[in-house]
This record gives sequence, C-alpha cells and structure tokens, in this order.
Amino acid sequence: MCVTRNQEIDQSLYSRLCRAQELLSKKVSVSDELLEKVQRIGGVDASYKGESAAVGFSVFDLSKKSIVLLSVSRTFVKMPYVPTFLSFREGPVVLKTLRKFADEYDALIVNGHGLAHPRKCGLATYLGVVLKKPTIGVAKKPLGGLEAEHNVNNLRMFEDRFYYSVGNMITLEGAYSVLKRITPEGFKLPIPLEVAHRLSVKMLEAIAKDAERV
DNA sequence: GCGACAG
DNA sequence: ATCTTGTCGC
Repeated sequence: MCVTRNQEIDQSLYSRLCRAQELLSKKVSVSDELLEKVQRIGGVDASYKGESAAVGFSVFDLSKKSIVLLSVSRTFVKMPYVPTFLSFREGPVVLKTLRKFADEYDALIVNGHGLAHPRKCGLATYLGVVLKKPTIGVAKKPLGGLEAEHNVNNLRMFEDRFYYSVGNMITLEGAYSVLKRITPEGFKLPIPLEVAHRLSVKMLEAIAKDAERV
C-alpha cells in the first residue's frame, strides 16, 4: 500500500494515475491564441462533507463587468484526497457542471494548480485538457517548495494574494492579464472563483441541515 | 528509507 | 478540504 499523510491508494493505482497525468500533460497547449476571444470567465469549486460534495459554478462577463450565470448542485465523491492526485478526486465531481455549461464560458479559473505540479498535470491542467478550454490554476499554497523544479518558471504569486499557474491554452502572461481583470483590490480570490466557492459552501450547509431534519 | 505536497 | 477554539477589528 502507498500510504500518505491523509489517505492511501494501492501501488498499481498510483502508477496508473501517474501515467494518466503524464499522458494528459503532453496535450497541453501554452499559447495565447484564444486570449482575445476570452470574454466570459468561469470559476468552479467544490466543498465536501464525507462522501457528499457540493459544486459551485459562476461565470463573470468582462464587458458587462458582472456575474451572468450561477449554478450549484450536489454530487458524491469516492476517491480520497492524495497529494498530487487532487484531479482524480475533484475532477469527476465538477465535470458534469462544466460540460453542461461548456458553451457559456470561454476560460475557466480552477481551485488548484495547473502546470505547477510534479507531473505538470494539476487539476486545472486536467480540466483544461479534458474540456479543451483555456484554464488557469489558482491556489493558496504551492505544491512542495517554491524552489521545487515544477514550480520554478511555472508558479507565480498574484499580488501577495494567491499563486497561479497555466492550466491549458494560455500563457503565464495571458493568465495574469485575465486575473488582473477579475480580481479587484480587496478581493482575496478572482471573482468567479470566490462566488463559486461561496455557492458550494452554502449548498453544503443546506445538505447538512436537510440531513439532520430526519 | 523517510518526508512533504493543491483541495 | 473539514473540524475546532480562541482572538482581533469594524
């Protein structure tokens, strides 16, 4: 068994997931080709309680300077959290929502890393490749030390507020230009991500209350 | 071999 | 992420 501080997965699964990440990372495109078409920016986040999961999603429109779409839903998780394998826990949980609204957003902000990952395949990269969408990874803490090989040249700090990295179909500079427009002074996170987070937390509270109603 | 490492 | 106690500031 491959034991981690949090959970465990067996060695053969560990190897297969590593291979999957290595294959996915080869499909990443680091280019700002689609940047000028980015008008609607989605944000997604999930909250958990046991196997219950709540998914929050929002879309911020750059020209309207406001949120134009909200979604919150409930689902379940089976995979444990294992460092560097967040995508296999949270990915399946958020994909249904992201596919349902695929035509409603041009780029996506994800709670987790992108290329700033040991196998260059954090949650943001995983989702970006699967959905074929420009994605940006945003996280409060780096995976490993800032001097770790995968973080050098891949991970940047956004105005002392959070770290960000390329997910897919964008460059680090392009990612900054997008984040700059959706993260006003005083905001700890980009607006669409902040809104998605609040939605998922509220949904989880509702689920807990409904459970105790019995 | 051990430790550290998003959410 | 979630849990949980305590503290600070508006």
